[in-house]
Amino acid sequence: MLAPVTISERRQTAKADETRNRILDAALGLFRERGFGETTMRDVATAAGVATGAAYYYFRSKEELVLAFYVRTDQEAAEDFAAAIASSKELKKRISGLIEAKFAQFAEHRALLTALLKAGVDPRDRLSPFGSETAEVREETIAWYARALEGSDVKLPRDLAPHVPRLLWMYHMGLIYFWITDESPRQQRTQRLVDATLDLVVQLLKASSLPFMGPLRKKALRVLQAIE
Amino acid sequence: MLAPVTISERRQTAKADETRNRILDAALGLFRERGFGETTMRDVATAAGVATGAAYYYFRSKEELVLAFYVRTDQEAAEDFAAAIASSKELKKRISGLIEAKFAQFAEHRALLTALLKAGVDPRDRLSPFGSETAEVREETIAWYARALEGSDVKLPRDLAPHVPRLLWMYHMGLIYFWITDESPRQQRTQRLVDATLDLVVQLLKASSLPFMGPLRKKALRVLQAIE
DNA sequence: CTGTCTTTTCGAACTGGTTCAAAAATTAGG
DNA sequence: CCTAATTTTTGAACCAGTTCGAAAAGACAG
Repeated sequence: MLAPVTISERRQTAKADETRNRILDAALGLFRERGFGETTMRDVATAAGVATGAAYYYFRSKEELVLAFYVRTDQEAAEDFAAAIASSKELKKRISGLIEAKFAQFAEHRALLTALLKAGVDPRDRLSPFGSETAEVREETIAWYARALEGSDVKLPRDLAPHVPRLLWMYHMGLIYFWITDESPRQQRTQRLVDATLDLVVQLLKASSLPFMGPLRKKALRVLQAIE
Repeated sequence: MLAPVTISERRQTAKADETRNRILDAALGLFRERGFGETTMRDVATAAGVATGAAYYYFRSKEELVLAFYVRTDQEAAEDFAAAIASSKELKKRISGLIEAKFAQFAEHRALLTALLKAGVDPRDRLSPFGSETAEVREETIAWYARALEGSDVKLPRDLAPHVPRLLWMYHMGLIYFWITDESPRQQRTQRLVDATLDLVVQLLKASSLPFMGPLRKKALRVLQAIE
Protein backbone atom coordinates (compact mmCIF):
# COMPACT_ATOMS: atom_id res chain seq x y z
CA MET A 1 0.00 0.00 0.00
CA LEU A 2 2.79 2.40 0.79
CA ALA A 3 5.03 3.84 -1.86
CA PRO A 4 8.72 2.96 -1.79
CA VAL A 5 10.46 4.74 1.03
CA THR A 6 14.13 4.53 0.17
CA ILE A 7 15.75 4.38 -3.19
CA SER A 8 17.19 0.95 -2.58
CA GLU A 9 13.90 -0.60 -1.49
CA ARG A 10 13.22 -3.80 -3.34
CA ARG A 11 9.84 -4.74 -4.71
CA GLN A 12 8.11 -7.70 -3.23
CA THR A 13 7.81 -9.83 -6.31
CA ALA A 14 10.03 -10.44 -9.31
CA LYS A 15 7.25 -9.36 -11.62
CA ALA A 16 6.87 -6.01 -9.91
CA ASP A 17 10.61 -5.60 -10.05
CA GLU A 18 10.45 -6.17 -13.77
CA THR A 19 7.68 -3.62 -14.20
CA ARG A 20 9.74 -1.08 -12.35
CA ASN A 21 12.63 -1.69 -14.71
CA ARG A 22 10.40 -1.49 -17.72
CA ILE A 23 9.18 1.92 -16.62
CA LEU A 24 12.69 3.12 -15.93
CA ASP A 25 13.95 1.88 -19.30
CA ALA A 26 11.05 3.50 -21.11
CA ALA A 27 11.76 6.75 -19.31
CA LEU A 28 15.47 6.70 -20.11
CA GLY A 29 14.77 5.99 -23.75
CA LEU A 30 12.43 8.93 -24.02
CA PHE A 31 14.69 11.21 -22.01
CA ARG A 32 17.50 10.41 -24.38
CA GLU A 33 15.43 10.95 -27.51
CA ARG A 34 13.58 14.09 -26.53
CA GLY A 35 15.11 15.30 -23.31
CA PHE A 36 13.82 15.36 -19.76
CA GLY A 37 11.66 18.44 -20.02
CA GLU A 38 10.05 17.35 -23.27
CA THR A 39 8.99 13.98 -21.91
CA THR A 40 5.79 13.77 -19.90
CA MET A 41 5.02 11.17 -17.28
CA ARG A 42 2.10 10.17 -19.46
CA ASP A 43 4.55 9.48 -22.27
CA VAL A 44 6.68 7.37 -19.97
CA ALA A 45 3.72 5.37 -18.73
CA THR A 46 2.40 4.81 -22.23
CA ALA A 47 5.80 3.74 -23.53
CA ALA A 48 6.08 1.28 -20.65
CA GLY A 49 2.57 0.02 -21.30
CA VAL A 50 1.11 0.99 -17.95
CA ALA A 51 -1.24 3.63 -16.63
CA THR A 52 0.07 6.98 -15.45
CA GLY A 53 -0.56 6.14 -11.84
CA ALA A 54 1.59 3.02 -12.06
CA ALA A 55 4.67 5.10 -12.75
CA TYR A 56 3.98 6.90 -9.50
CA TYR A 57 3.58 3.65 -7.68
CA TYR A 58 7.22 2.84 -8.45
CA PHE A 59 8.73 6.30 -8.51
CA ARG A 60 7.66 9.11 -6.28
CA SER A 61 8.41 11.81 -8.81
CA LYS A 62 9.73 12.40 -12.28
CA GLU A 63 13.11 13.31 -10.85
CA GLU A 64 13.26 10.07 -8.94
CA LEU A 65 13.50 8.31 -12.28
CA VAL A 66 16.74 10.16 -12.80
CA LEU A 67 17.97 9.20 -9.37
CA ALA A 68 17.14 5.57 -10.11
CA PHE A 69 19.22 5.86 -13.26
CA TYR A 70 22.04 7.36 -11.24
CA VAL A 71 21.95 4.55 -8.71
CA ARG A 72 21.72 1.87 -11.35
CA THR A 73 24.70 3.02 -13.37
CA ASP A 74 26.62 3.53 -10.19
CA GLN A 75 26.18 -0.12 -9.30
CA GLU A 76 26.97 -1.23 -12.82
CA ALA A 77 30.23 0.71 -12.83
CA ALA A 78 31.64 -0.96 -9.72
CA GLU A 79 34.02 -3.04 -11.82
CA ASP A 80 35.32 0.03 -13.61
CA PHE A 81 35.92 1.77 -10.32
CA ALA A 82 37.82 -1.23 -8.99
CA ALA A 83 39.87 -1.37 -12.17
CA ALA A 84 40.72 2.32 -11.91
CA ILE A 85 42.10 1.76 -8.44
CA ALA A 86 43.93 -1.41 -9.32
CA SER A 87 45.62 0.21 -12.31
CA SER A 88 48.17 2.19 -10.33
CA LYS A 89 49.45 3.16 -6.93
CA GLU A 90 49.51 6.82 -7.87
CA LEU A 91 46.63 8.61 -6.19
CA LYS A 92 46.43 11.02 -9.05
CA LYS A 93 45.89 8.28 -11.59
CA ARG A 94 43.41 6.51 -9.37
CA ILE A 95 41.29 9.60 -8.89
CA SER A 96 41.34 10.55 -12.53
CA GLY A 97 40.39 6.97 -13.30
CA LEU A 98 37.41 7.15 -10.98
CA ILE A 99 36.29 10.43 -12.48
CA GLU A 100 36.72 9.14 -16.00
CA ALA A 101 34.65 6.07 -15.19
CA LYS A 102 31.97 8.30 -13.78
CA PHE A 103 31.87 10.48 -16.85
CA ALA A 104 31.81 7.43 -19.10
CA GLN A 105 28.82 5.97 -17.36
CA PHE A 106 26.79 9.14 -17.70
CA ALA A 107 28.04 10.10 -21.16
CA GLU A 108 24.80 9.25 -22.94
CA HIS A 109 22.68 11.13 -20.45
CA ARG A 110 24.81 14.07 -19.50
CA ALA A 111 22.10 16.69 -19.75
CA LEU A 112 19.67 14.51 -17.84
CA LEU A 113 21.49 14.99 -14.59
CA THR A 114 20.65 18.68 -14.46
CA ALA A 115 17.19 17.55 -13.39
CA LEU A 116 18.78 15.96 -10.33
CA LEU A 117 20.87 19.02 -9.71
CA LYS A 118 17.88 21.31 -9.65
CA ALA A 119 16.25 19.21 -6.99
CA GLY A 120 19.53 18.62 -5.22
CA VAL A 121 20.63 22.18 -4.52
CA ASP A 122 17.97 22.33 -1.87
CA PRO A 123 19.32 20.25 1.02
CA ARG A 124 15.79 19.82 2.29
CA ASP A 125 14.83 18.07 -0.89
CA ARG A 126 14.56 14.31 -0.74
CA LEU A 127 16.90 13.97 -3.72
CA SER A 128 19.68 16.19 -2.40
CA PRO A 129 23.06 14.47 -2.55
CA PHE A 130 23.61 15.72 0.99
CA GLY A 131 20.35 14.40 2.41
CA SER A 132 19.62 11.22 4.31
CA GLU A 133 17.71 9.51 1.52
CA THR A 134 20.77 9.46 -0.68
CA ALA A 135 23.10 8.42 2.13
CA GLU A 136 23.60 4.97 0.72
CA VAL A 137 24.88 6.01 -2.72
CA ARG A 138 26.85 8.84 -1.23
CA GLU A 139 28.66 6.71 1.33
CA GLU A 140 29.31 4.11 -1.30
CA THR A 141 31.05 6.67 -3.49
CA ILE A 142 32.98 8.06 -0.56
CA ALA A 143 34.11 4.51 0.18
CA TRP A 144 35.63 4.31 -3.30
CA TYR A 145 37.75 7.32 -2.51
CA ALA A 146 38.79 5.77 0.78
CA ARG A 147 39.92 2.70 -1.16
CA ALA A 148 41.77 4.88 -3.64
CA LEU A 149 43.74 6.38 -0.76
CA GLU A 150 44.57 3.03 0.83
CA GLY A 151 47.96 1.81 -0.26
CA SER A 152 48.46 4.77 -2.58
CA ASP A 153 51.55 6.93 -2.91
CA VAL A 154 50.09 9.54 -0.58
CA LYS A 155 50.46 9.33 3.17
CA LEU A 156 48.13 11.51 5.18
CA PRO A 157 48.58 13.00 8.63
CA ARG A 158 46.43 11.37 11.33
CA ASP A 159 44.22 14.36 11.99
CA LEU A 160 43.38 15.04 8.36
CA ALA A 161 43.05 11.47 7.08
CA PRO A 162 39.48 10.72 8.18
CA HIS A 163 38.19 13.79 6.33
CA VAL A 164 39.91 13.26 3.03
CA PRO A 165 37.60 10.70 1.40
CA ARG A 166 34.65 13.01 1.96
CA LEU A 167 36.64 15.97 0.69
CA LEU A 168 37.52 14.11 -2.45
CA TRP A 169 33.87 13.25 -2.88
CA MET A 170 33.02 16.94 -2.73
CA TYR A 171 35.71 17.66 -5.30
CA HIS A 172 34.21 14.88 -7.41
CA MET A 173 30.72 16.37 -7.10
CA GLY A 174 32.06 19.73 -8.17
CA LEU A 175 33.65 18.22 -11.24
CA ILE A 176 30.47 16.38 -12.13
CA TYR A 177 28.53 19.61 -11.88
CA PHE A 178 31.01 21.33 -14.14
CA TRP A 179 30.91 18.45 -16.58
CA ILE A 180 27.14 18.31 -16.73
CA THR A 181 26.94 21.95 -17.62
CA ASP A 182 29.94 21.93 -19.93
CA GLU A 183 28.81 22.42 -23.52
CA SER A 184 32.26 22.64 -25.05
CA PRO A 185 33.02 20.00 -27.69
CA ARG A 186 33.75 16.67 -26.03
CA GLN A 187 33.66 18.55 -22.71
CA GLN A 188 37.20 19.78 -23.21
CA ARG A 189 36.80 22.48 -20.61
CA THR A 190 36.10 19.87 -17.97
CA GLN A 191 39.09 17.91 -19.19
CA ARG A 192 41.29 20.93 -18.76
CA LEU A 193 39.80 21.66 -15.36
CA VAL A 194 40.53 18.15 -14.14
CA ASP A 195 44.06 18.33 -15.48
CA ALA A 196 44.66 21.64 -13.79
CA THR A 197 43.05 20.95 -10.43
CA LEU A 198 43.82 17.31 -9.79
CA ASP A 199 47.49 18.08 -9.79
CA LEU A 200 46.90 20.83 -7.26
CA VAL A 201 44.74 18.65 -5.04
CA VAL A 202 47.16 15.75 -4.90
CA GLN A 203 50.16 18.02 -4.32
CA LEU A 204 48.31 19.68 -1.50
CA LEU A 205 47.53 16.32 0.09
CA LYS A 206 51.14 15.24 -0.24
CA ALA A 207 52.37 18.50 1.20
CA SER A 208 49.99 18.31 4.13
CA SER A 209 52.32 15.98 5.98
CA LEU A 210 55.30 18.32 5.85
CA PRO A 211 56.14 19.74 9.27
CA PHE A 212 55.80 23.41 8.38
CA MET A 213 52.31 22.78 7.01
CA GLY A 214 50.98 22.24 10.52
CA PRO A 215 49.41 25.69 10.96
CA LEU A 216 47.77 25.66 7.55
CA ARG A 217 46.41 22.19 8.21
CA LYS A 218 44.95 23.39 11.47
CA LYS A 219 43.15 26.12 9.60
CA ALA A 220 41.84 23.72 7.03
CA LEU A 221 40.56 21.50 9.81
CA ARG A 222 38.82 24.49 11.30
CA VAL A 223 37.03 24.99 8.01
CA LEU A 224 35.94 21.37 7.98
CA GLN A 225 34.71 21.72 11.52
CA ALA A 226 32.67 24.75 10.55
CA ILE A 227 30.92 22.79 7.84
CA GLU A 228 30.44 19.91 10.26
CA MET B 1 3.24 43.74 -27.16
CA LEU B 2 6.38 41.88 -26.20
CA ALA B 3 7.09 40.80 -22.66
CA PRO B 4 10.04 42.37 -20.85
CA VAL B 5 13.30 41.02 -22.21
CA THR B 6 15.88 41.91 -19.61
CA ILE B 7 15.49 42.25 -15.88
CA SER B 8 16.42 45.89 -15.92
CA GLU B 9 13.97 46.82 -18.64
CA ARG B 10 11.91 49.80 -17.62
CA ARG B 11 8.22 50.02 -18.24
CA GLN B 12 7.00 52.66 -20.61
CA THR B 13 4.79 54.60 -18.26
CA ALA B 14 4.99 55.51 -14.62
CA LYS B 15 1.64 53.84 -14.04
CA ALA B 16 2.83 50.54 -15.40
CA ASP B 17 5.97 50.84 -13.30
CA GLU B 18 3.78 51.26 -10.26
CA THR B 19 1.69 48.22 -11.15
CA ARG B 20 4.84 46.17 -11.49
CA ASN B 21 5.92 47.21 -8.02
CA ARG B 22 2.51 46.50 -6.59
CA ILE B 23 2.66 42.96 -7.93
CA LEU B 24 6.18 42.46 -6.63
CA ASP B 25 5.27 43.79 -3.20
CA ALA B 26 2.19 41.60 -3.03
CA ALA B 27 4.29 38.59 -3.97
CA LEU B 28 6.97 39.28 -1.40
CA GLY B 29 4.39 39.73 1.30
CA LEU B 30 2.80 36.40 0.52
CA PHE B 31 6.13 34.65 0.11
CA ARG B 32 7.13 35.87 3.51
CA GLU B 33 3.87 34.85 5.18
CA ARG B 34 3.38 31.46 3.59
CA GLY B 35 6.53 30.65 1.70
CA PHE B 36 7.28 30.48 -2.00
CA GLY B 37 5.85 27.04 -2.67
CA GLU B 38 2.63 27.72 -0.80
CA THR B 39 1.88 30.90 -2.72
CA THR B 40 0.19 30.62 -6.10
CA MET B 41 0.45 33.11 -8.89
CA ARG B 42 -3.31 33.49 -8.60
CA ASP B 43 -2.82 34.51 -4.98
CA VAL B 44 -0.21 37.04 -6.01
CA ALA B 45 -2.40 38.51 -8.71
CA THR B 46 -5.41 38.71 -6.44
CA ALA B 47 -3.41 40.33 -3.66
CA ALA B 48 -2.11 42.90 -6.14
CA GLY B 49 -5.63 43.49 -7.48
CA VAL B 50 -4.93 42.37 -11.04
CA ALA B 51 -5.75 39.37 -13.22
CA THR B 52 -3.46 36.37 -13.31
CA GLY B 53 -2.29 37.23 -16.79
CA ALA B 54 -1.16 40.68 -15.70
CA ALA B 55 1.41 39.16 -13.37
CA TYR B 56 2.86 37.36 -16.37
CA TYR B 57 2.91 40.55 -18.34
CA TYR B 58 5.40 41.99 -15.88
CA PHE B 59 7.25 38.86 -14.80
CA ARG B 60 7.97 35.99 -17.11
CA SER B 61 7.79 33.37 -14.38
CA LYS B 62 7.21 32.90 -10.69
CA GLU B 63 10.95 32.68 -10.12
CA GLU B 64 11.48 35.97 -11.87
CA LEU B 65 9.64 37.61 -9.00
CA VAL B 66 12.42 36.37 -6.78
CA LEU B 67 15.06 37.67 -9.13
CA ALA B 68 13.34 41.04 -9.16
CA PHE B 69 13.51 41.04 -5.38
CA TYR B 70 17.19 40.15 -5.56
CA VAL B 71 17.90 43.00 -7.93
CA ARG B 72 15.87 45.49 -5.96
CA THR B 73 17.53 44.80 -2.62
CA ASP B 74 20.88 44.82 -4.32
CA GLN B 75 20.31 48.35 -5.53
CA GLU B 76 18.96 49.44 -2.17
CA ALA B 77 22.03 48.13 -0.36
CA ALA B 78 24.52 50.17 -2.39
CA GLU B 79 25.07 52.55 0.51
CA ASP B 80 25.80 49.69 2.87
CA PHE B 81 28.31 48.24 0.45
CA ALA B 82 30.04 51.58 0.13
CA ALA B 83 30.10 51.94 3.90
CA ALA B 84 31.62 48.50 4.30
CA ILE B 85 34.45 49.45 1.99
CA ALA B 86 34.97 52.87 3.52
CA SER B 87 35.14 51.44 7.02
CA SER B 88 38.66 50.07 6.74
CA LYS B 89 41.65 49.50 4.53
CA GLU B 90 41.87 45.88 5.58
CA LEU B 91 40.64 43.69 2.77
CA LYS B 92 39.43 41.13 5.25
CA LYS B 93 37.18 43.61 7.00
CA ARG B 94 35.93 44.99 3.74
CA ILE B 95 34.94 41.60 2.42
CA SER B 96 33.29 40.49 5.62
CA GLY B 97 31.46 43.81 5.60
CA LEU B 98 30.18 43.20 2.09
CA ILE B 99 29.08 39.69 2.98
CA GLU B 100 27.38 40.88 6.15
CA ALA B 101 25.51 43.56 4.23
CA LYS B 102 24.39 40.94 1.75
CA PHE B 103 23.12 38.66 4.47
CA ALA B 104 21.37 41.53 6.20
CA GLN B 105 19.48 42.51 3.08
CA PHE B 106 18.17 39.00 2.51
CA ALA B 107 17.61 38.14 6.16
CA GLU B 108 13.84 38.33 5.99
CA HIS B 109 13.66 36.20 2.88
CA ARG B 110 16.47 33.72 3.31
CA ALA B 111 14.51 30.64 2.31
CA LEU B 112 13.07 32.43 -0.70
CA LEU B 113 16.34 32.43 -2.52
CA THR B 114 16.37 28.65 -2.85
CA ALA B 115 13.82 29.17 -5.60
CA LEU B 116 16.44 31.16 -7.49
CA LEU B 117 19.08 28.56 -6.78
CA LYS B 118 17.01 25.78 -8.24
CA ALA B 119 16.63 27.65 -11.46
CA GLY B 120 20.18 28.93 -11.34
CA VAL B 121 22.12 25.68 -11.18
CA ASP B 122 21.30 25.19 -14.81
CA PRO B 123 23.51 27.62 -16.71
CA ARG B 124 21.13 27.43 -19.63
CA ASP B 125 18.37 28.81 -17.47
CA ARG B 126 17.54 32.44 -17.98
CA LEU B 127 17.91 33.07 -14.24
CA SER B 128 21.30 31.47 -13.82
CA PRO B 129 23.77 33.78 -12.07
CA PHE B 130 26.26 32.82 -14.76
CA GLY B 131 24.04 33.57 -17.72
CA SER B 132 23.82 36.63 -19.90
CA GLU B 133 20.46 37.83 -18.59
CA THR B 134 21.90 38.36 -15.14
CA ALA B 135 25.11 39.92 -16.40
CA GLU B 136 24.19 43.34 -15.14
CA VAL B 137 23.68 42.40 -11.47
CA ARG B 138 26.62 40.04 -11.59
CA GLU B 139 29.07 42.58 -12.98
CA GLU B 140 27.80 45.14 -10.52
CA THR B 141 28.58 42.84 -7.61
CA ILE B 142 31.96 41.96 -9.07
CA ALA B 143 32.65 45.68 -9.33
CA TRP B 144 32.11 46.02 -5.57
CA TYR B 145 34.84 43.49 -5.00
CA ALA B 146 37.11 45.35 -7.38
CA ARG B 147 36.51 48.49 -5.31
CA ALA B 148 37.20 46.55 -2.12
CA LEU B 149 40.60 45.58 -3.50
CA GLU B 150 41.48 49.10 -4.62
CA GLY B 151 43.56 50.86 -2.01
CA SER B 152 43.34 47.95 0.40
CA ASP B 153 46.15 46.37 2.37
CA VAL B 154 46.57 43.65 -0.24
CA LYS B 155 48.78 44.10 -3.28
CA LEU B 156 48.26 41.64 -6.08
CA PRO B 157 50.65 40.46 -8.75
CA ARG B 158 49.90 41.79 -12.21
CA ASP B 159 48.97 38.48 -13.76
CA LEU B 160 46.53 37.48 -11.04
CA ALA B 161 44.95 40.85 -10.31
CA PRO B 162 42.37 40.98 -13.11
CA HIS B 163 40.90 37.66 -12.02
CA VAL B 164 40.56 38.32 -8.33
CA PRO B 165 37.33 40.31 -8.24
CA ARG B 166 35.55 37.54 -10.11
CA LEU B 167 37.10 34.92 -7.85
CA LEU B 168 35.90 36.78 -4.79
CA TRP B 169 32.47 36.94 -6.35
CA MET B 170 32.48 33.16 -6.70
CA TYR B 171 33.55 32.82 -3.09
CA HIS B 172 30.73 35.18 -2.18
CA MET B 173 28.22 33.11 -4.16
CA GLY B 174 29.39 29.99 -2.39
CA LEU B 175 28.89 31.63 0.99
CA ILE B 176 25.43 32.81 0.04
CA TYR B 177 24.52 29.30 -1.01
CA PHE B 178 25.76 27.95 2.29
CA TRP B 179 23.90 30.65 4.19
CA ILE B 180 20.63 30.09 2.38
CA THR B 181 20.66 26.43 3.24
CA ASP B 182 22.01 26.88 6.75
CA GLU B 183 19.31 26.02 9.26
CA SER B 184 21.48 26.36 12.36
CA PRO B 185 20.28 28.96 14.88
CA ARG B 186 21.14 32.44 13.64
CA GLN B 187 23.11 30.75 10.86
CA GLN B 188 26.04 30.16 13.16
CA ARG B 189 27.55 27.57 10.87
CA THR B 190 27.82 30.13 8.10
CA GLN B 191 29.35 32.54 10.57
CA ARG B 192 31.99 29.98 11.48
CA LEU B 193 32.60 29.16 7.84
CA VAL B 194 33.18 32.80 6.98
CA ASP B 195 35.50 33.20 9.95
CA ALA B 196 37.48 30.14 8.98
CA THR B 197 37.73 30.70 5.23
CA LEU B 198 38.02 34.44 4.88
CA ASP B 199 41.26 34.35 6.80
CA LEU B 200 42.56 31.68 4.48
CA VAL B 201 41.47 33.52 1.35
CA VAL B 202 43.05 36.81 2.31
CA GLN B 203 46.28 35.18 3.46
CA LEU B 204 46.48 33.35 0.18
CA LEU B 205 46.01 36.57 -1.76
CA LYS B 206 48.67 38.29 0.31
CA ALA B 207 51.04 35.38 -0.14
CA SER B 208 50.51 35.27 -3.87
CA SER B 209 53.00 38.08 -4.37
CA LEU B 210 55.84 36.32 -2.62
CA PRO B 211 58.58 35.29 -5.04
CA PHE B 212 58.49 31.54 -4.26
CA MET B 213 54.75 31.46 -4.92
CA GLY B 214 55.32 31.93 -8.63
CA PRO B 215 54.86 28.28 -9.64
CA LEU B 216 51.73 27.83 -7.55
CA ARG B 217 50.29 31.03 -8.99
CA LYS B 218 50.94 29.75 -12.47
CA LYS B 219 48.99 26.64 -11.63
CA ALA B 220 46.13 28.63 -10.22
CA LEU B 221 46.08 30.72 -13.38
CA ARG B 222 45.92 27.52 -15.40
CA VAL B 223 42.82 26.55 -13.45
CA LEU B 224 41.24 29.90 -14.16
CA GLN B 225 42.06 29.52 -17.81
CA ALA B 226 40.40 26.12 -17.86
CA ILE B 227 37.22 27.62 -16.52
CA GLU B 228 37.53 30.52 -18.97
C1' DC C 1 -12.12 64.67 -32.27
C1' DT C 2 -11.21 60.35 -34.95
C1' DG C 3 -8.96 56.48 -36.43
C1' DT C 4 -4.78 53.79 -35.71
C1' DC C 5 -1.22 51.72 -33.31
C1' DT C 6 0.71 50.22 -28.89
C1' DT C 7 0.43 49.01 -24.22
C1' DT C 8 -1.97 46.86 -20.69
C1' DT C 9 -5.55 43.92 -18.71
C1' DC C 10 -8.36 40.12 -18.55
C1' DG C 11 -9.71 35.38 -17.47
C1' DA C 12 -10.62 31.14 -19.71
C1' DA C 13 -8.07 27.38 -21.41
C1' DC C 14 -3.98 24.51 -21.66
C1' DT C 15 -0.48 21.56 -19.81
C1' DG C 16 1.80 18.31 -17.26
C1' DG C 17 3.15 16.65 -12.56
C1' DT C 18 0.79 14.47 -8.99
C1' DT C 19 -3.00 12.40 -6.13
C1' DC C 20 -6.59 9.32 -5.09
C1' DA C 21 -10.41 6.16 -4.62
C1' DA C 22 -11.83 2.30 -6.57
C1' DA C 23 -10.97 -2.04 -9.11
C1' DA C 24 -8.08 -5.96 -10.43
C1' DA C 25 -4.56 -9.20 -9.45
C1' DT C 26 -1.88 -11.65 -6.27
C1' DT C 27 -0.70 -13.84 -1.96
C1' DA C 28 -1.51 -16.26 2.34
C1' DG C 29 -4.09 -18.60 5.87
C1' DG C 30 -7.32 -22.14 7.01
C1' DC D 1 -10.31 -24.20 -3.01
C1' DC D 2 -12.25 -20.06 -0.51
C1' DT D 3 -11.75 -15.90 1.75
C1' DA D 4 -9.35 -12.02 3.55
C1' DA D 5 -5.50 -9.15 3.34
C1' DT D 6 -2.05 -7.08 0.48
C1' DT D 7 -0.04 -5.47 -3.60
C1' DT D 8 -0.55 -3.54 -7.99
C1' DT D 9 -3.08 -1.09 -11.61
C1' DT D 10 -6.12 2.16 -13.32
C1' DG D 11 -7.59 6.62 -15.18
C1' DA D 12 -10.17 10.46 -13.91
C1' DA D 13 -9.54 14.51 -11.22
C1' DC D 14 -6.78 18.04 -9.03
C1' DC D 15 -3.73 21.80 -9.01
C1' DA D 16 -0.81 25.47 -10.17
C1' DG D 17 2.30 27.52 -13.63
C1' DT D 18 1.80 29.36 -17.96
C1' DT D 19 -0.22 30.75 -22.50
C1' DC D 20 -3.26 33.07 -25.49
C1' DG D 21 -6.68 35.66 -28.04
C1' DA D 22 -9.58 39.15 -27.38
C1' DA D 23 -10.88 43.43 -25.29
C1' DA D 24 -9.96 47.80 -22.82
C1' DA D 25 -7.12 51.80 -22.10
C1' DG D 26 -3.67 55.02 -23.67
C1' DA D 27 -0.82 57.49 -26.87
C1' DC D 28 -0.47 59.96 -30.97
C1' DA D 29 -0.90 61.73 -35.77
C1' DG D 30 -3.69 64.34 -38.69
